[in-house]
Amino acid sequence: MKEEKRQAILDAAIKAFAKKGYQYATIEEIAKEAGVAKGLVHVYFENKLDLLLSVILLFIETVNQKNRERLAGRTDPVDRLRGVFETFAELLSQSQKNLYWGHILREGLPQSEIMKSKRQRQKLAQIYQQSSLLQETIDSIIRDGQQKGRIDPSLQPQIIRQILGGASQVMYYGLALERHRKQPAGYTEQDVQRAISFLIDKFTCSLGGRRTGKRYDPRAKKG
Amino acid sequence: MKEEKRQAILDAAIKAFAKKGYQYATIEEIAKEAGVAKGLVHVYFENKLDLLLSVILLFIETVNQKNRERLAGRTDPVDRLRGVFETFAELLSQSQKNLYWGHILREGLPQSEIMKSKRQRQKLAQIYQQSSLLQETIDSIIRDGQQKGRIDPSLQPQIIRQILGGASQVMYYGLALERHRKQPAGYTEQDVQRAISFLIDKFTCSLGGRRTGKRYDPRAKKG
Amino acid sequence: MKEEKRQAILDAAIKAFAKKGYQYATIEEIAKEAGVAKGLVHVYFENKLDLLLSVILLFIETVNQKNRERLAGRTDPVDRLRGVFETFAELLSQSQKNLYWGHILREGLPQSEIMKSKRQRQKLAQIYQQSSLLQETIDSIIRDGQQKGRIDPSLQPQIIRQILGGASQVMYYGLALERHRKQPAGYTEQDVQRAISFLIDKFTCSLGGRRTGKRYDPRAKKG
Amino acid sequence: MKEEKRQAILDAAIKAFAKKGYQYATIEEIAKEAGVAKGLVHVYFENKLDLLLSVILLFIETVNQKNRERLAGRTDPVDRLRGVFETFAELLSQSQKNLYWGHILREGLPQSEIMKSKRQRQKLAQIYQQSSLLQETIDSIIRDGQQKGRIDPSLQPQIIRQILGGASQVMYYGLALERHRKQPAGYTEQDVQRAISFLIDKFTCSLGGRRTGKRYDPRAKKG
DNA sequence: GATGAATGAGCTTTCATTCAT
DNA sequence: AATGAATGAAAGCTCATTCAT
Repeated sequence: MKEEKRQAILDAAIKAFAKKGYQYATIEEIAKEAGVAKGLVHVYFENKLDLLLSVILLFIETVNQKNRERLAGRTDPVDRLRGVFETFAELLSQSQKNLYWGHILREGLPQSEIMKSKRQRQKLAQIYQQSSLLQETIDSIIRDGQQKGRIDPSLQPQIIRQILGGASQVMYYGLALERHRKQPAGYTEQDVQRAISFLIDKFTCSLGGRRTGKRYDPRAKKG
Repeated sequence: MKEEKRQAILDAAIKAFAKKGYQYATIEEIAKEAGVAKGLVHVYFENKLDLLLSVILLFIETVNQKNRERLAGRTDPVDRLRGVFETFAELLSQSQKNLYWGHILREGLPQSEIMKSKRQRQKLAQIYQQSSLLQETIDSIIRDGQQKGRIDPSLQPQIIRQILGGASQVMYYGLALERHRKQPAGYTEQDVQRAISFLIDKFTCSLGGRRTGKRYDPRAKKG
Repeated sequence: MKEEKRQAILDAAIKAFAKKGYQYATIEEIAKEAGVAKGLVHVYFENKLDLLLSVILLFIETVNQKNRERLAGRTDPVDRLRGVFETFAELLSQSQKNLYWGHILREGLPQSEIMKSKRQRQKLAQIYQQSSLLQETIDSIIRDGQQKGRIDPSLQPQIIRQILGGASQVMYYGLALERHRKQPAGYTEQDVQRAISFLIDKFTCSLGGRRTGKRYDPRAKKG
Repeated sequence: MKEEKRQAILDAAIKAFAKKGYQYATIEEIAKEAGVAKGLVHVYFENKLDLLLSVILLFIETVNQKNRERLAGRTDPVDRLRGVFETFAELLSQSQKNLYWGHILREGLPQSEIMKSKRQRQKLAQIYQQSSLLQETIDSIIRDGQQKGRIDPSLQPQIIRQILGGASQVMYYGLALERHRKQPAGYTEQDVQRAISFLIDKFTCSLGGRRTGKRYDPRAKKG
């Protein structure tokens, strides 16, 4: 019972934050959407910001968890890279609700100075930790792929990660806008998955040969 | 004098919206940053939302204007496509200030139901019009390139636009975070430009041959 | 508890609007007078204007209700006409608070263009409806009295209504000023009641004879 | 030239105060209506309140001046009493503008605590002085008439003044509403003048006999 | 655990007033 | 004398948060 209410509030918060943006979403409407009294929100969550942090943390933890499961048996770097984006696709396609997440993540976190309590700063640290984990998961796959000659070595791993991540994010965001604000995207979920697959192909080297093009130099001085 | 103050307010708003997000920025701090009194903000801008819309509109109009100039003499579709992203690069590199724009655009517009006045809805309509113009500029270049066999026909123009746009957006956003919130991006502006160039290459067909791969069918039913 | 606070706010608003005028009264002082926090005013009333409309509506509804009760058993038009002004006298004499009402009604409604919300326009419509009801109650009594030869037919009903209403309003207003701003009126509540009674006498025809003086012609063209 | 601008501002203020109420009328719209710059209003008038006081003072002074002229040759109290209300009728009928005055006077003065400067308190004192003069003019006519057996002695002079004044005020206010807010009054200016005349008749005693009815006792204790 | 009435800090916005020109 | 850009106090209003029940 207790856990159900907490989950209902969290779900309602995801929806509200996505639809109106964090600041314009009100505790009152979240409570109403969740079917509980206003005061109960503050029983389960320290404050409104805690609710936002919880929503974001839940998403990244879920992604990391699903990635662990999915990548478990895979060894080929390209195969593993596909796996990561399959996780995104699966999560975001699973339900209307999950598509909201893209919206919320896009808005980003408020400045960390706002965090007043210790518990809050801890939760923020967890988010950064899980984010780094996700980034490092992807970057290490790419790095490994480049070393093994499976992935194009001419771009830095973090750049490739941003390209793949940014492209998916924007495409899924377009789909979310289509559903929540009736702005036609001009493409479907299948188109998005095909596009990601296409992009990964472009970064992939045929199994046989080793690319010889100019390679980015990881030891070069960073700007 | 008059125009200077208006510009100072606009600049301060760009900075504040980027740093804190639209919702968290207050009129008071925008005024302070601009070095004017709180009330003057409302002399030049109807209200806070008007300020946001003005910032966004100014950016897209600037982009479209610069595109018109840059694309004037170019005929090759790939050349023209590069031109569009050179415009982004030029704008966002020009000054610290411009990088803020990426931040603001990323946050997106608040729900249009908030728009109360007629003037506000008109400004929003202008934004949509300029956005459509930008989208159509890019899409038509890609469409043209696909017809002329210069650009890979296996993805829809709007998908290619989202990939290129999303990737740039996210990469520039990373740079902005690095400067404004001290979160290391791990790459430089030159890396971003190189990456975009690399991506466009991937969508380009060599001048000689015509690709024969499976083509997306523009007549197929859209989801 | 809930209803008590609402009533306390309403009472405080009546007092504040009467003492300072609607425009000068502030939500803060109304809240302080009611012994509640500023925010609670907005829990029970949409906004300041809603508070004014609620005060006015309550008064007219009370008048109409009391009239219904008082006029129930009366048939003679003059008797009924006296009844209406007895209602005013009773209400305004009942308590210090009620005398405020005269003050507020005198100030009148602000321009209706100010009404933003639907709820507000509905409340305004209710006020007009109840006002019309009160006017029509009086006018029909006078019209009936004129037909039955009990009331002087040489003035239009609406003119007689304005004379009796205007005279009472101004006299009671004088009393209110005496109490709230220490401006001596020079007469008492009893004087007012005697004066109204005197006036009604002047409009009354003796039961025996029928007046033969010139009559206003209801069919004549109105300016 | 100087005096013309001052008058234009005053006229614009009368219109604005009447249409929107003192607080909701803005200096900006008054200036625009007068065809001058915002700053000039404060050259001719100390502040907004000074503008209101000036408008009110001008009206009462005008009334008193016109009364002096009109009553100069009249000796019969009833004739003199009619004269006073002819002055009102003349003034308010003269122009659309003058009808606004009724609106403004009805709203009344703000609490005197608001008056900050000495000049302001002086102007307020002038208003009270002119008001008293007007009241005393009327009261003394009635008192004289009662002593001479020309006016019904059963009501106090101040009560009769309130009745006549209140009735006119409300009737003219009804006409103003008809013109400015399109609320039908149901009567014309001629009806109002006829009604006042009718009322004065009712308070008049035939020249021949002396009324013998109960008389109010001016020595009785006031409430 | 659950409620929702009550609080009050903090925001946007208005506009009388000032003052450099 | 006349302007209108600039100021900032003061108001209405919102809503996260608290707490008695």
